[in-house]
Amino acid sequence: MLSKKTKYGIKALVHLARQRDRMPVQISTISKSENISQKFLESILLTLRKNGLLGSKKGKGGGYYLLKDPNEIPMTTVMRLLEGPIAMVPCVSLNFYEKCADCTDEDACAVNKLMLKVRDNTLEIFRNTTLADLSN
Amino acid sequence: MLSKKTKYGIKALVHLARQRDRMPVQISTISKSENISQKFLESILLTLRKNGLLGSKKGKGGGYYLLKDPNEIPMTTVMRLLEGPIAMVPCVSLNFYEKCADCTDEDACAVNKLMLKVRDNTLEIFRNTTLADLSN
DNA sequence: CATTACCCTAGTAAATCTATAGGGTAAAAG
DNA sequence: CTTTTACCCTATAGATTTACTAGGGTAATG
Repeated sequence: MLSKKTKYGIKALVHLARQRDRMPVQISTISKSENISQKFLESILLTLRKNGLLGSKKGKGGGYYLLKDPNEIPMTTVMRLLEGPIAMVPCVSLNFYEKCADCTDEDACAVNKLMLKVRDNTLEIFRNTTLADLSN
Repeated sequence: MLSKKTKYGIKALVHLARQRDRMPVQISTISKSENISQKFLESILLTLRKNGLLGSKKGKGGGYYLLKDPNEIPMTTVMRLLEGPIAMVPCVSLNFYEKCADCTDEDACAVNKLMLKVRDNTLEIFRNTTLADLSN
């Protein structure tokens, strides 16, 4: 299951991408428009900013804005930031690899084999989908 | 993340599929061979039996066995049984559909759009992979 | 200098996961 | 018919994660 954090994060990013100018948008605006708890959204936008996706401006007329062109933000980046590993098991994860405790031979493992296929496919989709693609 | 339940369930099913004859295999045998807690495995095999994938035999020489040919068991069946929905969000689920509370227009929702692609792809893999494919 | 709006930490209720405990019961072997 | 084997079933509990909420602090603008 996709966490609400990721879901809300994507919605917020798309909201910012749909902005024609690059003017800052207030948290409260996004919160109302997308039906997201303001405080929760605050923490999500904060992690997006800390990880270089968003910039922010304080004081009157402040808010959050995208740092890059939506075309240059693939969903792999967004998903890894918000949701973590794309793979369903750590033993097929590229960025979060971990060996299974119970598995003696990874190459002979059916779960590994199956989930590798799923990961490859999902990764391909996330790689080829940018924030811009989702904003139309 | 894939739950341990699903992971163990797949491993157990593959173990049974690899059996050349259709003789019952004891829980304890699978448990040791696959490094799975016996009691936990018991409950997993029970749900697989209740849902028509496995048969069981009591008493000496008893155990669990596949009811169908591994070729005729697609992973969609296994995944839905053990893991539940294949989709990452309920609003794109075929068998477990639910409307999002926060979403006003599903067709305009970026999360919906993205996760629909992922689901279609993942589903295709699970449909085209049978237990037999994983057992070689 | 007051207001706006982001910044940050901590905590918590609820749900889910991953088992474990503790037996009960049917069937086969001898 | 009795013993053993091995499945059957319910309840519960610790650990972890999720989805927030509380409660303020701080920087920047007008």
